[in-house]
Amino acid sequence: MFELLFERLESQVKFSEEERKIIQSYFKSKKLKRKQFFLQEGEICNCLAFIIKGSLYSYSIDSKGTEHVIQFGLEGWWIADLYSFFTKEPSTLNIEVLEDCELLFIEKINQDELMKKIPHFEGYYRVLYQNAYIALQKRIGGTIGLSAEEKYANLIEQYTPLLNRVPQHLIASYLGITPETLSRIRKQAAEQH
Amino acid sequence: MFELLFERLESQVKFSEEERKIIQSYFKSKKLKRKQFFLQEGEICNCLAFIIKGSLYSYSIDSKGTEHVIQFGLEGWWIADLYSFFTKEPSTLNIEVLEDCELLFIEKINQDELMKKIPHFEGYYRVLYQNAYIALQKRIGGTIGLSAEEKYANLIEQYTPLLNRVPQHLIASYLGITPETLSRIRKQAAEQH
DNA sequence: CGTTTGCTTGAATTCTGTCAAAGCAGGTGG
DNA sequence: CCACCTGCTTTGACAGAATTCAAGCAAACG
Repeated sequence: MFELLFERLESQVKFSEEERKIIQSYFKSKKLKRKQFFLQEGEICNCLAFIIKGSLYSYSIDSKGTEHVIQFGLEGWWIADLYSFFTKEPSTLNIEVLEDCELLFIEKINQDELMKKIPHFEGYYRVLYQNAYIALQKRIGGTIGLSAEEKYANLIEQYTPLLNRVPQHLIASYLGITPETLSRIRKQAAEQH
Repeated sequence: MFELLFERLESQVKFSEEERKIIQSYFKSKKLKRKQFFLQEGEICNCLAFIIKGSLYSYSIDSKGTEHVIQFGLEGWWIADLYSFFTKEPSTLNIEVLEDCELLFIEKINQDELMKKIPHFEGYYRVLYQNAYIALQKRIGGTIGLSAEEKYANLIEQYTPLLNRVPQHLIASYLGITPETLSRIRKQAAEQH
């Protein structure tokens, strides 16, 4: 249950056996089925979730009612609305289950306590956010200002695993194009080989 | 010289007088003039810069030779290519001075040492990256999948100060549209009032 | 004063979105 | 086991949006 979590934690920071026990005690687990929500718009995001199994995605809904996919989450990734988590303001995001999930989650209060108790846990989070930031910056570089075709090419390069597990219309939304455009791009690409 | 830095540091974490002295000793200062580079493509980004005065912007150049603005930096902000900074791989970004600058910078080795010496300095970075991450996510939400007009409207809402200090063609690049399109949008908007 | 830099404008072209329809699984219940 | 949904993808025709290319203009600069 905790193997994957510690594998990820310890790729950055080492913990003693005792510390691991403490860390474990702060996490709870939860299973969610396809179409269920981990978070709904208007709620306050009280926990960070670590994905053990399955997949989720977060999205916002704009004033015209269009969904915009913000992020996908697969095994080994964290997912949450960080903005709501830190500010305690109601979330503008929805986080929905794509494939039946097993999650470990930690509540804000417990996270704060845990960081006090085990200071280098904070170090892990620092690195985590650093990497998350870098990844987002890459995403921006790989989408903003590019044609639909280029965006898709970039996505293939970086996140091929996604393509097999995520419906195309969500990929399209993630790239900021319509499902129709994505379908046509794929057709073109296929014809060229 | 260090007032602004400590103001920002201490909005998150408090330091003792002694700690402040130590922190100061790890930073060096540098002045740069308009058009100079803080970092050029191909170099390894060895330092994080904190902007005391002036402004900079970072951009990448794609295979067609088009510039894409990734980030602007104003007083009180940090700027660097984090990817290169942490991996020590050559940067794909350029960071150029827009308005004559005064910077405080810290080298990677010193940063690591400083975090060991003053553990809650790491806490500051954690919060910094959290916020940076949230800001980037907002940026994605405010650009991907929206029309040029909507993107610009979002930018005005969030970063009005930028508009007065940054040339329009850089704003356009930041939004992922052409300068011509931006010009036309502004004209339209002006006509409506 | 001439040069550079940035902004605007217009016309033609290309790309992308919209709308509507049809095809194609996979899943469900009869 | 088949018929029927339902959700997702594909296709086509068209309208609208954004880019490209070219030219002109104004302010800033050496």
